Amino acid sequence: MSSIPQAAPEGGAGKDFIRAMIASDLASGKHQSIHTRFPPEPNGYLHLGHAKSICLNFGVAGEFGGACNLRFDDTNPLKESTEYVESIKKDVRWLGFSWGEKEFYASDYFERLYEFAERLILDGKAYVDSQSAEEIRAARGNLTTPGVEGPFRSRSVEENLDLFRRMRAGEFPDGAHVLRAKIDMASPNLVMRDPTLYRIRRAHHHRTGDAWCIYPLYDFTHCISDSLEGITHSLCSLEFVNNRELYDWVLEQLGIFRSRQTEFARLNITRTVLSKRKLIQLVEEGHVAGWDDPRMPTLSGMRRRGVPPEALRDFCSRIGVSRAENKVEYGYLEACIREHLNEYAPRAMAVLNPIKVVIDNYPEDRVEWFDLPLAPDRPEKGVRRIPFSREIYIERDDFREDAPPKFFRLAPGKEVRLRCAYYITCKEVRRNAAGEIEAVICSYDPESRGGGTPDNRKVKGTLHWVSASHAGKAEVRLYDHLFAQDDPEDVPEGETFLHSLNPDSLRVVTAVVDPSLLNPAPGETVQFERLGYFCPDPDSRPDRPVFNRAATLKDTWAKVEKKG
RNA sequence: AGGGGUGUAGCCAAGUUGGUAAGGCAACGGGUUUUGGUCCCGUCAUUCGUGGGUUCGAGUCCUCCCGCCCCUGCCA
Repeated sequence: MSSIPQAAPEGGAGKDFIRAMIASDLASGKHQSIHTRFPPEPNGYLHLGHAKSICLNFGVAGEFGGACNLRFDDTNPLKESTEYVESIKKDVRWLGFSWGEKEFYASDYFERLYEFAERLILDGKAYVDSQSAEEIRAARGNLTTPGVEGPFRSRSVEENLDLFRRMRAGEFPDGAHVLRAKIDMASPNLVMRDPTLYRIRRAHHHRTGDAWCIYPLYDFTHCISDSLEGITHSLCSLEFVNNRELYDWVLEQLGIFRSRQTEFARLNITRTVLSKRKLIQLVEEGHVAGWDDPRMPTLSGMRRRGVPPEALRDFCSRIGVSRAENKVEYGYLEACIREHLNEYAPRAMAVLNPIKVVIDNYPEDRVEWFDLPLAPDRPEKGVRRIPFSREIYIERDDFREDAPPKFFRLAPGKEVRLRCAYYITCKEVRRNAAGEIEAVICSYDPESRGGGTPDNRKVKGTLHWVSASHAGKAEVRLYDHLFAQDDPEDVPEGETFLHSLNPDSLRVVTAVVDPSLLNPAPGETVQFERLGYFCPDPDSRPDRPVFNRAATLKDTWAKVEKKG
């Protein structure tokens, strides 16, 4: 069950087809209550695509007063591990959902699954095939030609039962036999051409250990697991439509509770990849630092980057659910992240690329403390006390010796406001022997204390700043898209998706920060005014924080300047 | 090529029984602003993949064609 009371979909949008279906099933009395499940295979880390499914399954259960199970689809011991189980649980919890006691494992059903398989054999609906994998593949036919029935298809029930029991008992080597459903080798739906139900696999399972040497396959396991758990609505992605016929067939033959599978389009996002294979490759080949690298579309990566779970939930709700293939612009996700952070991230000041400003008419030994509102639109949220002194740092980009038109920031002869502090006017530029700018010399207007003047004089620019003598240092990791093009899969002949990896997806700078930022609260994303949202990284040390940039602020000036 | 799925603006997406195209993101214009942020106002589909048909009336019904996606694991 969802711990989050979900409101109706945003924007006055109508219900998606799944919610409409559930509402109608409830209204018609087809179901008294609904039951969903989120069924990951523990063979990798959860990513944005899973978030869509999690929000759907848990969300729908919460909205309609039903329940949602967390079920691990762990039928392939070769690929699965408890490391993944643990990370999945952590990520689902982080996203904001709880499953209470409803944590299940397909592997817990192995015994029951086995019994169901024997029942199929007894009913003449399944048989042991002793062909090799290659022979089976060849006999399956292809898209246009029907398959042909193999020599073992007509084995007697007794022989099948005996063989299957001996498969379980470990009498045969891997690959010697498989159990197949006896359906229709000529079906136009390839899934129905006598699908494999069990294979012999001597592998250590992360939960059942070595208790089994045969393991059931997805098509046999999933529908039965759903049925046993009383899942009313089994929601999965579109690539399983072909499997629905088999899903229904198994439950029909067994005469057990009929769960219903409904498919929806999986999530695709520009500028990233979401396939498990590619994600693994990024990690294993060292293109990123790990599964939780802030550039990764994994939930653990997002978390480390400073993306709030609320923003992810909002995103999933706003993109909706349909059956049409989609590719959502990454910018939509960013918009959701900014929207949430704008409201909740406390403000602070840091300078990423500092240039020194000396205020020559400000007393050398004076220090003043100014109040920076933590939330400009909600004064009741309080302030951050910021020290101010004669020498400060401002952003290098905020000063130009030859200011272009519409440049509202600091330039020779120009007056600007230092946020919450004073108006300053640029007098001159001090250079070192090499001719590089060493400092910008300014004067301040003592009457402008706090950032306003008695004569109500307007300045167009307001700059963030950090007092030089009080400044701390912080490592700041500036992230950009992992891929340089919208669709990383769209690649020249002979290239792979790595072709468009963005070489500048990570830039590390040493920033000067307000002293209040020296030991930030873990996990709390803050806004560096005029720059973006930044989240302390676990790599932080006392007095030497490391920040990850979760998102930039919109930058209208960049647009204006680009246009000329 | 056989089966299945799907096509509404740059992107996501509503559109219950046919009645004259929601909303969000982006973009663009303007106002407010001690963040060139936020906020506010305005603009942004004579048209729903294409052609034909039924109808007083079609995104919604019928039909032809076209595009894209999925399926030939002892993966899920």
